[in-house]
Amino acid sequence: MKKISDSAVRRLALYQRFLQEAADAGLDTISSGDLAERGGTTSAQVRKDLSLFGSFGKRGLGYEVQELLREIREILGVDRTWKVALVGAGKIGSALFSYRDFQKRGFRISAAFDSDPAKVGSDMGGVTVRADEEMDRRLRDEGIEMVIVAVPAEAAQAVVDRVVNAGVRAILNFAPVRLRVPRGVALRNVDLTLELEGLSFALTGR
Amino acid sequence: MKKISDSAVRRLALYQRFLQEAADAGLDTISSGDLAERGGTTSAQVRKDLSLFGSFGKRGLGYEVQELLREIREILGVDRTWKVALVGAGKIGSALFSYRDFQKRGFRISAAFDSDPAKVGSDMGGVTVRADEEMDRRLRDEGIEMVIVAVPAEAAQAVVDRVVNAGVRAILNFAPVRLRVPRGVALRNVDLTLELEGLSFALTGR
DNA sequence: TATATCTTGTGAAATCATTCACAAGCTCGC
DNA sequence: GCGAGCTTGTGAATGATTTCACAAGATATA
Repeated sequence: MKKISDSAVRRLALYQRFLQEAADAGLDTISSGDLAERGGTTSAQVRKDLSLFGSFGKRGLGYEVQELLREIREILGVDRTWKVALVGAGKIGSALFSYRDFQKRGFRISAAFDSDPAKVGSDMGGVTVRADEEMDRRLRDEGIEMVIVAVPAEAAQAVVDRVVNAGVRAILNFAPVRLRVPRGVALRNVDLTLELEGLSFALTGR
Repeated sequence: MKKISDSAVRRLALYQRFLQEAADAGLDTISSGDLAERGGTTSAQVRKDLSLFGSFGKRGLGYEVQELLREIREILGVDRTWKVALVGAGKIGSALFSYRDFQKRGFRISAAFDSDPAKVGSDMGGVTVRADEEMDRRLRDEGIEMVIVAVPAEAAQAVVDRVVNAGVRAILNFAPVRLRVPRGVALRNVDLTLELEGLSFALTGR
């Protein structure tokens, strides 16, 4: 399979969202132009993105909403539930834990870990925060597939090494550090300060 | 001034972080290769990025850490403090509010707003949550320059319209929607579900 | 069936971003 | 002061992504 760019995947996930909206609004078909407008891109871009995976439309008509939605969900792998664990039950961590959209989109956070004894044992919406030491074993035992890392920057690399070692192949990192992961492990960073600095540049570099 | 790509700005912000580390470690000079290694890029990329703004190094030697740090901070506009407001004091919002790195990097959240009467009036680390209705006036009066939007998706566009109308030119959006802003307003999205879906794709599209 | 009108799918062209490769500048040791 | 050894800054080459542009398929209407 050819290489799919990161931005193409992002757009695909966006189209999925728009298709969901269109489906909720009861639309039967949608054109690449419609999708483009909502996503702030062009119709050619939409068609090119989709063409990476097949041809799903009907010339002259557009795309059948339900069908394209199904296809994209399958492509993205979101036609199923993923088992996610949270490492770091601080402010950000617990906010993420109760983020409704994750659940709604099929990402179920079924385990949480923290090294702070004060937090261990506490209940977060049905999930008990476990001690750091139990992490490696539980990740395996519970068949966790993705991990959200919300620990301080200094602790992040060590956590990631252990998590990868426990067989996890996808990591969403909130710590403001560049993490090293072996080839074959997917890593995404959410770097909040970096985003604000980007805005700062936009306001400055007039 | 030529157009600077988004990814170049991101990398610049990263270099800044590494330079800070190098400075803390007491290093005097650093080479493009050093910076590249820490940032997971190449030395040519580093030099190209920097060359967009001038030439800061000494051939044969590398870059003077303090000097380059100063330059990059100036380029990014982080050699000052920014006045930031938070709209939406829910779980994510309050987690962001107490995110220490923002403060440390010069982003001072000096106002917070929410439409929930139960939250209005409550104190968040010295800042009182104000009613939604007071937002427009206070944004202006307090000279807010950036706004972090952490409201539900349905409410986000309306908030953004008002915020832009109040003169704010930079927005960091956490709501999972594509927002429309007029030209000249900088917008960054942190779309958490999108990130997990990206990971899902990586695990699926084997 | 023929015509007018849409909209897709996709090579080709254009644009944008990264990597290469090397001349030129700087330092150090002798 | 000269040669050896680094490392920058940058055109040129390559690679990736986006946009263009249009043939071809589909529908609707008469």
